[in-house]
Amino acid sequence: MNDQNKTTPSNFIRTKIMEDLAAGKNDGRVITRFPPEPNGYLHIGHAKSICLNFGIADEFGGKYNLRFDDTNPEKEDVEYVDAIKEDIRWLGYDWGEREFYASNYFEKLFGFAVILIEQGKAYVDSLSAGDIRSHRGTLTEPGKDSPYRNRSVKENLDLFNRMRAGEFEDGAHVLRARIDMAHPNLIMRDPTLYRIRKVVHHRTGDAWCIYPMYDFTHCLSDALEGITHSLCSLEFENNRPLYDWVLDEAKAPCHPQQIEFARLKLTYTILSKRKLIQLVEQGHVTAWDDPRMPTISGLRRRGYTPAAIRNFCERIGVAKRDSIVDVGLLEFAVREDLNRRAPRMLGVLRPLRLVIDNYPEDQVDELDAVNNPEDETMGTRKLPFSKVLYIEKDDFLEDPPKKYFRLAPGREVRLRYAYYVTCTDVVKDEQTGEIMEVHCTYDPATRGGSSPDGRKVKGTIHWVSASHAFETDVRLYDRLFMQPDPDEKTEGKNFIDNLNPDSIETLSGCKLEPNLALLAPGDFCQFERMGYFCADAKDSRPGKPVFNRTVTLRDSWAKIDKARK
RNA sequence: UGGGGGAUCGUCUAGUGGUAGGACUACGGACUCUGACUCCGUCAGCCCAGGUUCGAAUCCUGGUCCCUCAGCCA
Repeated sequence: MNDQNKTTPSNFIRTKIMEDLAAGKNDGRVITRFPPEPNGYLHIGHAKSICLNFGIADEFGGKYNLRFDDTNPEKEDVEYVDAIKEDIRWLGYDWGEREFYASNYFEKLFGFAVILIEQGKAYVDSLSAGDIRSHRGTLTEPGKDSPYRNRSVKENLDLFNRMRAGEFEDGAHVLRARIDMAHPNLIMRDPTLYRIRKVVHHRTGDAWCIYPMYDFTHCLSDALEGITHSLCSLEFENNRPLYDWVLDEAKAPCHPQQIEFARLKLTYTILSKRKLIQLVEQGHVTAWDDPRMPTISGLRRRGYTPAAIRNFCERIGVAKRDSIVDVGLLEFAVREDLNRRAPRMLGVLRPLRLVIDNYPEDQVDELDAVNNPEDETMGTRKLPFSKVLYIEKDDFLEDPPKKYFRLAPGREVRLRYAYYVTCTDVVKDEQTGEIMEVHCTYDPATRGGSSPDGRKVKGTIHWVSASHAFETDVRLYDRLFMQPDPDEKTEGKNFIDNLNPDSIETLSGCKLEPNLALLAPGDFCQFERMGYFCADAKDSRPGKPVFNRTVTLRDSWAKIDKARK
């Protein structure tokens, strides 16, 4: 554990579990669960919860369950359960046989409800939804008892059975806990336990027409699975007394402990399922897995790695206070992982022709390039070099400012892994003045990128041989929102108004080194000096990958340049 | 304005009566065939006011601010 403590910072949940273990609670067992409702795709906030729940079970030699909280058939779908499973697996967690569904417990849950009724702790209410609301009272005023609150056990049992049998229409009756209509915590004012919904459930079909509510289902599902620590987000703090009440009154087989932590918020990002759905449905993004989405599938398609996401979740920690994490930390986490693992490649995004006047017309040279300076075992590759090349537009300036040490008239720079070249001429469009072509001479003695006379060059730029270049599209992604807090309340505006119009820029005609044509969908690499990219999993075709920019490299020149302006 | 929670560098997070530490960011430097990486350094914080104590982020009292709850959603 000491080793662990060096890399794994403590948090209040870990501390609590260690205390429980020391006190001999639960016979030393630690069993957690991740309980998604299959009504949407998982996002980075869920990743935090998964890493917490599953990570902590692993850490204490415990077990973890995946349980679908599928008690609201109107909003749920198998499409979502499949996507959720895929995402969790991709993140690197294997729940083995421990896959559960609240809907599998419907019969047992019904039994618990009957126990409650028999104890006089639950009753069938026949008030309308609106009347129930008006009877609930307010934050400062107590509620009023329903006229049906004192029905006999016998009548309640009869009605509840007939609800199940489908004798009543949706909304005609509900089953309510009989607690206290004057309770200072509104959650405890006779909460609804069951409602009638004559709809098909994605797993149980039409076997049921009454469905249990979250507060009733969740705690009992936990108990049925022998969960020891039920971790959830802060907004359920109000529900904890009810969680405990149901477990006690329904005579649950054990009593898991609910512990709440702050959900993840990220700058420039929205993590509300409802709003994410809106982005998809209104077409602001292409789909749930649009590379700009903070969903697991979106991040995956963008080129984020499971290790990066897990490390990110470890770094942000867990606490109870509301907080908003800088999205820069997520970006740092991918760079950190990709730096170690991504093969380096040369790719010119915005091409500018460069002609080497003293290079033989038809000569092609093969140069050695290192695949990853961080990892020698990744070896080297060959790069074709010839008279006409492409370089990055940004790497040439006719009138360079101070501290700019790329190519400019009269300047010498190194073409990475190739030769030193000196700019001798610039060809411009006579009409527009646009730079069309740059001419250079090369020094044959500098082959491979160093000079025998030991002279230094300040700049090294990337390049691609024009006749060998592989041409394809590259998408440059930027943050989806312009405001650190997309929900920022400016009058009459909502998060949709804060969408960044430049969150995607598609570049066509990018000139990439030929090796890049071989990447398979999902493969990642670094375009040297430009950033980390991956071959898009959907839009790539065999022999013609299309690239997504995962994240840029840190760019200190960009900062200098920006400060200058 | 009832109940429940929470306030530590710009951001995230440790610290539970004994020198406020780490990470990200920012800034400065070293290195460099990626202005990357790496390394070194700097700036920077206990919500406020009292009290207890030799000593308080930590304990006590009183404030302030923020979050959350009035679904037959989860």
